[in-house]
Amino acid sequence: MKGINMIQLAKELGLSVSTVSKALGDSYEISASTKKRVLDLAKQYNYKPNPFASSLRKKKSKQIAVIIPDIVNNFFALAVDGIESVTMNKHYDTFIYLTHENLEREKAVLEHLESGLTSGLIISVCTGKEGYGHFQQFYENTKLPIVFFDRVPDLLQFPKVISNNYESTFEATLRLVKSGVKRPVFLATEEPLYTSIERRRGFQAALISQHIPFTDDMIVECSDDMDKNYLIIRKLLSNRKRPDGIFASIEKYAITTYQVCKELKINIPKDVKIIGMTNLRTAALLNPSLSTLSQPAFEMGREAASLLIKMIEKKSYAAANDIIVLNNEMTIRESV
Amino acid sequence: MKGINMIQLAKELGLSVSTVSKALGDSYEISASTKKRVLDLAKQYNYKPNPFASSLRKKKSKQIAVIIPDIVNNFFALAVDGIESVTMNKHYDTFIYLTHENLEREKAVLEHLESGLTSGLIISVCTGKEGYGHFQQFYENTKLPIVFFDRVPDLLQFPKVISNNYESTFEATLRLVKSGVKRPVFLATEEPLYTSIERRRGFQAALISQHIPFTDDMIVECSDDMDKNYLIIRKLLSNRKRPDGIFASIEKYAITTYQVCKELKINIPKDVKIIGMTNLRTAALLNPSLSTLSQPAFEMGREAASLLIKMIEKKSYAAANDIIVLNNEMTIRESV
DNA sequence: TGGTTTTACGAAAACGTTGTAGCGGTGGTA
DNA sequence: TACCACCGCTACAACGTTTTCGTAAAACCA
Repeated sequence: MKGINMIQLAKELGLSVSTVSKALGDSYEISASTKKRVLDLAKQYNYKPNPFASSLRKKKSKQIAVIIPDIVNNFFALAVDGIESVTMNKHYDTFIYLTHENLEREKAVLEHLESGLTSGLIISVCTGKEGYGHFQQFYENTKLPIVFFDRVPDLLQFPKVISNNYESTFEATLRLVKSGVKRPVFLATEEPLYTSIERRRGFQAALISQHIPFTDDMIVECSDDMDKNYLIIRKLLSNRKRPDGIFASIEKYAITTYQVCKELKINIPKDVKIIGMTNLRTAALLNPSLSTLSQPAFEMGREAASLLIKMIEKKSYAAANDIIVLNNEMTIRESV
Repeated sequence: MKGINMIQLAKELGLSVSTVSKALGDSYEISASTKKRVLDLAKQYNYKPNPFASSLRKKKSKQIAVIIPDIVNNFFALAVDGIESVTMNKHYDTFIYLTHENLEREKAVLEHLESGLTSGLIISVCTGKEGYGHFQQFYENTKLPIVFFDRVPDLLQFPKVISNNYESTFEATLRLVKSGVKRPVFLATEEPLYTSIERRRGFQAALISQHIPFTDDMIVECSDDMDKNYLIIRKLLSNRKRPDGIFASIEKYAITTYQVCKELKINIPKDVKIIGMTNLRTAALLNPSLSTLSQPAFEMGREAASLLIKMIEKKSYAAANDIIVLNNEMTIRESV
């Protein structure tokens, strides 16, 4: 009995297919007694509606896509967790696509999804200089709702879920300076994502507020490539005039910095103080324990998914300009 | 021009819908010139076949489901990464479902997937005493291919991808003993998963091989609940006769052990030596650096996905008894 | 009683594909 | 010349739903 369908149900009940369909959909047109008969038999046969037929006919599905750069990263893992907690509840199915910071891959995924496979998208963009035309293009072609989170495109008018990068980086930098740092350095991503631009701004503003003259060499651009990255940071810390304070704007930079310090026998926090932007659960167990600015990743995922589903279900919902801002949390540990 | 379809394409080309369908499917029945005309127009209009119609008609989809207990865990994150690397290549779409060690949720997901939404499943089971009847049930109802990985059900005849838990735990335990451990303890999961049973076996066998008498209190059952877990480990290490060697059979137990040692000022590795089963990238940066037994998570995901797709595409492929075993990797650091 | 409304259901047409069966026309073979 | 194979294409019937429209019968109202 591999998959019974409505037609067979209808036949056995002596009803028409439309009646069965309506009964299962709990339509007002159907009497309570008939509904019960239908539901009972459906349950008895373990009837499951065919999602393809349903989606085809209704021209929409209960499926969404999540497009992120990486999953082996606590931040994104937590965000996916948050997203899934919502979609599960609302009985949506969640596709996952990983771009690995590859713009071509990101474009390919979007292109693929123009088929209408999903009813909405949750995206954290990958780094890249080429702008965000493909998102605009996708939207024009499909008119499907999109919610961006964390790494959001700065220009496009789409709903977004972000965290208070500017303010929290400001505070973190302040904290570094107040604990004695004279030559702070901001480890930045190669490609200027909006997210990191905000963090840079916060960094600079904090310096200015403390009357520390900002110079260009206080921003060090790192690389997505772990090896290159290592060299960059190693060079930075080998320098005679090396920084005495580091703000690592993403997780892996903090980790690499720790590695390099360990190798060069640079003492944290005596020689250099560090605050890292990360959701690492092991931050407290590092040697020394790492001070962190952590993002509310789970909540960001949750908010993004809630918003998306709202947009999907209420066509009227004009959320194009919605920006939800959540707060990062600073935890000062031994590294400062 | 929101989604052109075959009918419109056919009309514009002066061809029948079937011809267009076959041309797009690169059927031998269609002449090269016609194919070209069709492909060109399809590209020009950015035609995307409707996946629902296609799946409905063909009675199969290019969609698979991944069901795992957790994503905020380096092992599973890496595994998903591996899976996605394959599905992306083969142009499959990947659904993700998180059970959070909740058996009811696991059952609900399976029940949901009986609709035939996906063409196959990749599963790592959640802990639970109730056995694995629901998987058997699912299979009987749908006959869909399933591949289990890492946490596999011990009895069921399904293809599996695992790592050499017995052998590698044997070696790790041996290493502990050889470095002077007299009273080793194995931190075990609450529910006896096959995976952890194998690890226990390896642990015991290693002790026996070294003529260390095995006693029941050498296995300490931890909890999935972080708080309870903390108490259990704290109690263990507060004991006058506390162990001088610990094998943490899963990631979070190792982390909690570190926390507790830090609090109780127990010196690692002098007072207690530790090896943890984990894929933590920060293991080397912990204080002291953690010796690990790490699983080839990415590769396991990759193997599982490859196997599943093979099963989906070649109906003949009788892989029911396939078991792929990959090797764990031991890295000894300061904690031993 | 005649008329209108409401209730509960059914017939049939979508939704966009794919696969089977069939059909003219051409070329080759006996 | 008759027969057959084959090429390149078309018609049409699925696949399993949902939704619109229609309609008997029952209920209501004056």
